Amino acid sequence: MKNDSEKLHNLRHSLAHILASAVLEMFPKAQLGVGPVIENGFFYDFLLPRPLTPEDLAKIEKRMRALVKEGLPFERQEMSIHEAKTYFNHAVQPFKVELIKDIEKFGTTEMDKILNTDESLKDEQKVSKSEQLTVSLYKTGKFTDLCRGGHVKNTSEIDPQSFKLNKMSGAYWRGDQANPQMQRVYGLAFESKKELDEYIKLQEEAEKRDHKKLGPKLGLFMFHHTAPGMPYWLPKGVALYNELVNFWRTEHNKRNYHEIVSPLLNKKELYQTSGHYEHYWQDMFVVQTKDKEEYGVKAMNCPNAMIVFGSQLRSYKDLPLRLSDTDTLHRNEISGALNGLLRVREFRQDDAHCFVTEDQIGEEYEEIFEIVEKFYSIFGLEYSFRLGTRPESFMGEIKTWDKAEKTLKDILAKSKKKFTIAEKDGAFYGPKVDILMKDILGREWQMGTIQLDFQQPLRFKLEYTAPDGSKKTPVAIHRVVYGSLERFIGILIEHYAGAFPVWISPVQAKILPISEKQNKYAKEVYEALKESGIRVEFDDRDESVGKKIREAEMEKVPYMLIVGEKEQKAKSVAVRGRNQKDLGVMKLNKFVKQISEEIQDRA
RNA sequence: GCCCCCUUAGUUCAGUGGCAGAACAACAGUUUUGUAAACUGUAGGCGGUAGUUCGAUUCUACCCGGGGGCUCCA
Repeated sequence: MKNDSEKLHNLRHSLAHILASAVLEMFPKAQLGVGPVIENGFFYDFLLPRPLTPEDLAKIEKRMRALVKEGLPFERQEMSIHEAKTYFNHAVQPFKVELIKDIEKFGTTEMDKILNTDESLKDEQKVSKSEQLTVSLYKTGKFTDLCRGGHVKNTSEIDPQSFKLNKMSGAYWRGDQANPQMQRVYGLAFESKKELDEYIKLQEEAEKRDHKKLGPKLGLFMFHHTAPGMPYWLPKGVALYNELVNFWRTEHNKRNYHEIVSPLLNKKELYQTSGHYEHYWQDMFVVQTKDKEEYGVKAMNCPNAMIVFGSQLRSYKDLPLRLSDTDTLHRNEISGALNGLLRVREFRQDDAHCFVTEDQIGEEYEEIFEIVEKFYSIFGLEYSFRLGTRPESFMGEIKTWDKAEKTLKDILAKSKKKFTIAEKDGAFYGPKVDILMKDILGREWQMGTIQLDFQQPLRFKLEYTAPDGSKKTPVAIHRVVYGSLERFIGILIEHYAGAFPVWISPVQAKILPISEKQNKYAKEVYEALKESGIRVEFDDRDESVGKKIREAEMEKVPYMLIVGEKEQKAKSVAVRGRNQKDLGVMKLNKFVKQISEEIQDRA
């Protein structure tokens, strides 16, 4: 809520109350969940006797406007915990009673705490816990709700046109599938109608960048109902995909990473050894042979990397040993989680497993952070780090975990990077540092991840010979920088709205002859560019040049080379950049040199 | 997986309980084009399976697929 003014926050919070009030009028037996302020407005969860329809939503919205216009005051009332429980029990609001019980127990209903590295926060929370003896209620008109506060004084402060109920969805009470599913009504709310309209307009603009629409339109990828969640990469998408992989390969070869390719099907036994059988098998695709032997379709690369490390005697002199790969992975994600390229069932990662001694962990992390910075800054992407700590289902000793978590915290602190901590969000074999990014609709996604693993090397009985001749277990660092290539490309499409930098553009230049009379010379231009390794297309269709330009613009081709009679005579090309940028007429070889340099520089 | 919504031509979108329509794309012909859409014509479709009905693309159920949400906490 940092960026939101207190006024806006109060306004939204007040509207959540008004929403609940309107819904209660319509369904007197509705049970109320929570109704917080969110990034663009508010929502409220209800348990209702029947599903809401879009017509209901319109009706509720209308009623809300009427309530706002009534100029109702928000009246605060303090109650002891006991009184409040009685009150809400009487009102048949069991979820509210549950919340009050939480307050009694923890001093807050906040269960998941996203903590800062700042230790002082914890102490403050302890104080608030023990001193919480009463709760506050707020009354607006006929409606009373359990609420910490933060409202407008009177609904007359709200512009009745500045909000809009925009969607509904199912939401489990407290996000837990075991709990009843409630109906969540979302509303947009701003200080004025003007701001609301601007937001809606901006949102519509953002949706035009949606990779799910742009990707197929640009011929990058597609989906087919016979393979849900598994993208088909089309020729143009493959060009881009390969560029990213090539860049990754070049940069990692420089840093002594060694690429491997390993089996896509592995016997159950492999995953039993790694621990994935116990923790992940239900999310894997499984193949059964006619001999009734079970194979898991590869969902992660680490077990195979462990096998490769263990296939030879290793010396401390071999460490760090960095094994990289981009094998195809399959994960049977639940259908509701699939989302274009951002969550798929089949994908590749720019993966690597770095085997190091315990002493090398810090240095290795630092180098990986450098790689991350290099890769993300090339695309001008903004990201943040998040440390995931020991999950509920984990392997190994708590002591080892604590040590590993401390190591990561220290490295992050030392790196002076901003980061958050997500408790219990680590992998089952070790804590991790995730790289997070937002998509065009503001949803946060995990991109790269750097995971510390003390467990799998032990389970695979990996060893190296230390200087004193003793056998030691290496530590594995699992790391991906892009994360999944699929997701990264999805984010890139939205980031650039399809207008990629030249070096990854599927088509870098397109030749547009003015008439068929220039086809011969245009072909020469085409061949010359192709010869120089430039991805080039030749539009020799019998269409007007205006149309060819229009289409090339829509394809977001960085350079359009228009050749007519004049260019043919002068052995030149008229260069047009994206978005009507006129770059003038230049000699063909000059253009080739210029574009080649641009590609080289990854500008 | 669960909740709500959606599924009509290659694409974007109309529409109807009684022969399904447009634009763009495709194809054919005309045109030979100077910086974001030349002209004319041709071809092409109701996701699947049941049910209701004289008759279903339209209504109902289920399935496939897609979208949004299911983390946001008095």
